[in-house]
Amino acid sequence: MKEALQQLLTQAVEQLKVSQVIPADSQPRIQLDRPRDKSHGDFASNLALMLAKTAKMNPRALAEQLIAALPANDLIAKADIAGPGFINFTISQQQLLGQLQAAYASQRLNVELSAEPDCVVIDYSSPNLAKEMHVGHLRSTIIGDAVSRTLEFLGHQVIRQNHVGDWGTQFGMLLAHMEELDASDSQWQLSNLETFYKAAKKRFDESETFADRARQLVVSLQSGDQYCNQLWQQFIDISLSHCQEVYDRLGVKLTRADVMAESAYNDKLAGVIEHLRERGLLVEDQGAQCVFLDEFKGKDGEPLPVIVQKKGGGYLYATTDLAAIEYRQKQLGGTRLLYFVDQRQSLHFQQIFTLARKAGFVEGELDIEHLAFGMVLGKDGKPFKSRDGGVTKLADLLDEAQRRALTLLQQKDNELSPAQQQHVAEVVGISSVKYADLSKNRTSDYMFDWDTMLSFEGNTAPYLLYAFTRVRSVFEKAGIDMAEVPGEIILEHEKEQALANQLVKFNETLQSVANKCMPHFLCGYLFDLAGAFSSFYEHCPILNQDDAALRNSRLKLSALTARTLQQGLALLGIDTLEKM
RNA sequence: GCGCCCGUAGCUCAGCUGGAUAGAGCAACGGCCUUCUAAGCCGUCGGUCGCAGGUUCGAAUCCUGCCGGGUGCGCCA
Repeated sequence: MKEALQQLLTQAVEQLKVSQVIPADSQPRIQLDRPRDKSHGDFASNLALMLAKTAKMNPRALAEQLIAALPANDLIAKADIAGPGFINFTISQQQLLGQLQAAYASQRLNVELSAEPDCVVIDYSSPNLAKEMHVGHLRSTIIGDAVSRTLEFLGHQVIRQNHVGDWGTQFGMLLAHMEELDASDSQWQLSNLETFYKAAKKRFDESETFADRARQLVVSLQSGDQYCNQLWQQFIDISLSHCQEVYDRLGVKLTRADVMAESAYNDKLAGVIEHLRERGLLVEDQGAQCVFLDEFKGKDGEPLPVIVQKKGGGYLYATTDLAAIEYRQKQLGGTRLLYFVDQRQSLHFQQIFTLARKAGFVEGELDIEHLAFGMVLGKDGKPFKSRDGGVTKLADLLDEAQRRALTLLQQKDNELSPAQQQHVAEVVGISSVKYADLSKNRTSDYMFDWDTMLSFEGNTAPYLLYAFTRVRSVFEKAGIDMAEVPGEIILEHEKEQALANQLVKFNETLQSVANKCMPHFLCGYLFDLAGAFSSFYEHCPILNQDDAALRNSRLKLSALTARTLQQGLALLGIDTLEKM
């Protein structure tokens, strides 16, 4: 709808160029806002205000000309000039009803597929396999997954890349510790990676011989020693299955097939260095191989180095990232590369992106974005920690979420069997954690607060899930399939109209989520939708309604609401419930 | 020291590419269950958008400076 209106305005602008009302070379951005105030119509444009200066005209007079130049259409019911020269558009009721019917009839709620699909390579989650997944991995995993799903839904090709850390120096220490324990024992110990890591670290700090052995093992591992690699492989397998458990619980789509570990680039790294050397970008500094980019200055205005090879000959994550970026464009065919990685690495990525282009690791038209996000903070405003002050394992966090959800559920009157309660607590617990994260602006830090995220009020998962169950309950009572409601939609009541207006915004909301990689736009939309429905539900009796046509119309609006909520939540990676 | 991010109601957060009277939720206060799930709905109260300049018809939004907070800056990833 928004796009169609933009089209019309574009044509009007062209028309005015032809009639020389505005200069032929002006290329205005056709901006359409959803005004806050209902009296300003469905869409507002400031086009006349923008063009007034170059056209040397009074904005209101120009607005008048623009309206007159609009091609004939059945979209706009009314176009008014308001204030200094805004044009307020009211969409025709017929158009709105048509959109609703089309959405109802469509499997994908009439959401448009992208006209120019991208091949989007998405780097997300990417935990370090030396330890178990912890809170620090939550945001990348959840946000990346939601954006992936949304892009897929809009028709883009999505290639997930879980760039797990499996090759760092700390693996020497872990392997050394594995060696010290007998096979069965180490199996058992590895079931808790966190404890295992701590024990290994302790040995490393305590014993000089152990530390030496650890360093020796890293060298052997990296030089392809078979024994070491076997040990390492065993560790990686176990660690990856830990990750998979977390992904499955979180309802994140990642699988083993998406794992493209750091170590996968090992045989490319020497080539990366060679390539940089050939391009004349490589500089040896204090024994290390570096690239200095003029774009990035440090203290005293000196360019900052990107170190790509240590003085001992070892490679660094910058090297791997260069190999990976090339792979993503040239092997995977990516046209848009997304990195969901924490904000603190922003300098690193700016350097990598700049260097990759400069050195020709990537070429031509390519969209590369670092989608940074902030930290998860505790209620005290400091980085989120577990009770003992350590990092919180994701597995424990999810356990606690379910436990808290179950407690809350048991405090309410409900007719659910114990097994159903378990299931509801699981969905509510997990989705609350996810939604709390997704609903905040990606770029800022956010405060992790159990009470807020599980409280069934406000912009929370439980509120949305509840709105969904209310619709389901209506249909259960009515004994009708959501897909088989006959008749036309009638919008008489103010609340019906408001709900309808909200329903048709789904499409444009998803477009902005995809453009900005900001799932919180979708959360905001769903919250407003659930609110509009709840209000409608209170004011407009559905089943207790004598007029059969009105009853069906309301059922249809309800069905559409339920499906939109379900689809929206699915794109966030959140399941719905029939009852709660 | 330099770079990046941030500062909006008592609290947690929105505010999209500069638009019209800065919005939600919580908390506080007041209403609404003989009728589809009250985990809900309706209302009231609450703001010097960190401070000071500038650009603009118009600034929470853009620019400059300051104050306050976070984070990063050579061989970890």
